Amino acid sequence: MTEAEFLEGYDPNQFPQVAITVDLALIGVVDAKLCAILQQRSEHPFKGAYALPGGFVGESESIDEAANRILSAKARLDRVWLEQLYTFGDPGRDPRMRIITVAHYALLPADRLLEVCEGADDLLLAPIRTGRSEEGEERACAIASDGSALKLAFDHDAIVDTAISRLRGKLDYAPIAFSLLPREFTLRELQEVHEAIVDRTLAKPAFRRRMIDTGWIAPTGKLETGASFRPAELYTFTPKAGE
Amino acid sequence: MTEAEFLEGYDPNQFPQVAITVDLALIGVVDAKLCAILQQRSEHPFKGAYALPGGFVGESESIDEAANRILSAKARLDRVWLEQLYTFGDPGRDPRMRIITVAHYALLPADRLLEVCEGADDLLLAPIRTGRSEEGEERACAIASDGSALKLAFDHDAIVDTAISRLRGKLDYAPIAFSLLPREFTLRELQEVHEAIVDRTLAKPAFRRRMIDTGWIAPTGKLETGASFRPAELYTFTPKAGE
DNA sequence: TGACATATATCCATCACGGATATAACTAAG
DNA sequence: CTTAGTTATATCCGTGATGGATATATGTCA
Repeated sequence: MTEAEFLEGYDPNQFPQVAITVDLALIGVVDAKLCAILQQRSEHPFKGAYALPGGFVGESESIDEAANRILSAKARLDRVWLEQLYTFGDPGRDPRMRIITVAHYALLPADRLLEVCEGADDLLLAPIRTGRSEEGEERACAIASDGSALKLAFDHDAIVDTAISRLRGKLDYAPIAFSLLPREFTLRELQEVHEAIVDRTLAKPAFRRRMIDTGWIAPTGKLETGASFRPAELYTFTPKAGE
Repeated sequence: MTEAEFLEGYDPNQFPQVAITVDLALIGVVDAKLCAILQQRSEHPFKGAYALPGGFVGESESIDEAANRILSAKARLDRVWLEQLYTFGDPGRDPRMRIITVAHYALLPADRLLEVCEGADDLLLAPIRTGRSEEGEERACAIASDGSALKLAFDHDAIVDTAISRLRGKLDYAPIAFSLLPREFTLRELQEVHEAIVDRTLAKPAFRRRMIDTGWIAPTGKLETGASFRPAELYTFTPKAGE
């Protein structure tokens, strides 16, 4: 039997019914705090609860394409860091049926996050509490306006936690913080973003030096405006070849 | 409508037919060379070609459980590092139907790799060439006995490449090299494993110091046997809490 | 014009790291 | 038994990265 003949007689319906989704952790730093976009569910299951934005992977669409499609439905696409995170597929994670989700995370600048949430009634920009190693597991979770932990739909709490861990892990060796800032930024703003991510203060001179000799940034010669003190120089992200 | 009523009327067959598999990159260092276990396919598609071991995820089985099941069918399970790697799901990656695979990688000591391949006729222990940055993309690939690159079935070449990248990336901050060695090992053997992974020689005194003050290893007081020179002390891996 | 807050530059102690060298210890040959 | 040979182990030093403190420059605002 040739491979062509084999495929001719192949019956896909022998497999149990499963579906594939993509869920997005849209992360940013607003007001010196890590935040994520949550969407209130208008339909069952988990109607009324908050979840990460997501959607089903189309029949002839790659997983990357699906992630980009869902992302562009929320935010304009330029200067966005989008990366596959982890795949969650426990049998009971969705009460409808077996649904495997390929979680991604995307990094957006603060203005984009605010703009996105401004426009849509069902979207919430929730701060992330990053459980500072207080006994037991260190888990990141979204917090509600009253300060309590916000229990997300499905297993999306685990996705948020995984996204924060990945973000922290990559911060030092990948140029990802720049996706969270406007095109031009001061070293102070860059440091504030880093501090929000690692959740501790950093030494200013060491941070300056370290950033400058990564080669990731270049001074523009321009100064920030609107400050009530000495304005700092504006820098831009200068990606190396291949990034 | 309550959530219970909603689920009552939910029809899973509205979704296109897809299937979920797990593929495993079983990696080790044999004879100072990075190697992976490949399996020759006995059935269509890609009949006769080599592929990574894998299988379908069961109906009521989590992805982790499936990965462990497939792994234990190949090798005994103790002291194995198994971790999810990346999810591949391009529409055309499998000619039968839409198949999403959650690739994992597992690290096995050399004796285990040899033992596994010894027992099975369809298994091949192939060295991995880790394209030393010679112009263009740096891609790892399996090599055949004649030294040529071995084109694997499906997109498994990409899985192998991703596994090697992950392995290299984690080597310095995660205790993964110990999964590639017997329970007791010398510092020289540990260094040989590291050198095979990063594909370059390392300075011996610096490597010693660095390993010792990671706190990951402890001397046993015993010495290696069988060497025709001064025997080195044997060390063991001492995992910290939570590993 | 001067107080003020921050940016920027400089200095110093510490420490990780690579490299080289010296010493110790075991095997094996004579 | 002695000695050459090979590797393990320990020590030393120069370099560069890092954290912390301090000093100076430069803008805004009263």
